[in-house]
Amino acid sequence: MCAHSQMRFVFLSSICGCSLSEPSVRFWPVVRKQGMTTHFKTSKALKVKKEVGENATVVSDDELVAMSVRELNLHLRGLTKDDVAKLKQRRRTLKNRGYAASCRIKRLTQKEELEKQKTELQREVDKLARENASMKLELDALRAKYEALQCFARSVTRGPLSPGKVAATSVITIVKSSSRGSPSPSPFSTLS
Amino acid sequence: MCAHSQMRFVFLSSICGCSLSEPSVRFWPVVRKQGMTTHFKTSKALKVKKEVGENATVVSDDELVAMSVRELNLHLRGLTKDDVAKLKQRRRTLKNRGYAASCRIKRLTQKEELEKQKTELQREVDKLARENASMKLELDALRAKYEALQCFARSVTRGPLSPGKVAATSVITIVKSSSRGSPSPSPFSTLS
DNA sequence: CTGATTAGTCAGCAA
DNA sequence: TTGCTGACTAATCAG
Repeated sequence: MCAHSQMRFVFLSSICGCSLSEPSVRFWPVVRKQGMTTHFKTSKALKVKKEVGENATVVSDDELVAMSVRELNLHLRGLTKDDVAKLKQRRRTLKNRGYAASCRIKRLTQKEELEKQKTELQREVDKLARENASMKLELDALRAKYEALQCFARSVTRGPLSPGKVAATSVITIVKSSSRGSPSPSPFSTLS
Repeated sequence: MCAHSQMRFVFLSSICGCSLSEPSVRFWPVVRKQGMTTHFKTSKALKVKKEVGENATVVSDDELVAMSVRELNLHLRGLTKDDVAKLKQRRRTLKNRGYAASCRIKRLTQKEELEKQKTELQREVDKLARENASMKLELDALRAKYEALQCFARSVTRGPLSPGKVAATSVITIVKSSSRGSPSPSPFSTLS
């Protein structure tokens, strides 16, 4: 939407205004080769009525592109078939200039969009990777605790049994708890 | 790298070969307006020696762009200052044509590159998210098992202990694991 | 016809 | 001088 609303300098080239008014000072500081009688951006520009019926109106580029087809036809009154064609061509060319501009802007926008999405994804990857790592640590820690507790449970449970050769791990647990809140689950659940 | 190595049709425009030989049939099927006496891609093209010393050589576009400056100078023997300038300009223009093409290719390539990286990152995000989810499940399961075991251990342990009125539940586990790995760095950890 | 897109041309910058 | 890129034109295509 919108686009090609760039302010441009306005040149009134031929009296008839049918020849293309020199791309001249385009976007910004770009200056073309030919010297030119600088009329600066007269946004609401001058119209010059011709004396009788040969040429009619001089229209600025900005006006010309903005003009509807019906408006354009009004300005076509009493022009040579040739001039009509030329004016229409000028209009088309000016329009094209705008299309080209929006095309470039679009291209740029899409590229920036892609880059934004990329960094966004990268951020997400980092976040997930961090979560992942910390969870991995948590998991390992919990596993260790679980194993320790399991050993303890075993040693307590089989109390009378095998006094001999409990190898490595010993666990001392001091429980200081009340009764409440205890879900009192099945005293034994899947061990190992 | 490389770039502008597109096969192009070759036209021999003026005898002098100084005027630009009509962008004409460019890349592929793009045909311009003017009818033309089609000389097809004569990759190694014809040279035409001029009779005396006015014009010298006709060079194809492909040759002209490929030519080194020194080679070019050879072809400049006995040409008008004006023709020399024109020929050089033609060369420059042809070069520019190539530059423009590589510029476009580069733009396209970079865009594709960005898109590739994007899908790559997306893939990674998905993978990490999956890992994350499964680890979360594992963690929850382990936690449940751990708590169950803990309850069990408590019930076994506190047999003789006071069933009285201690408010909160606290468990202190002291693990003294010998030997390897020591997965539990903190000798004691507080549980809920 | 309108709008978008492509290849070619040119200006101007940078190396 | 060479290579690159922005802006512009003309051609062409889709709607």
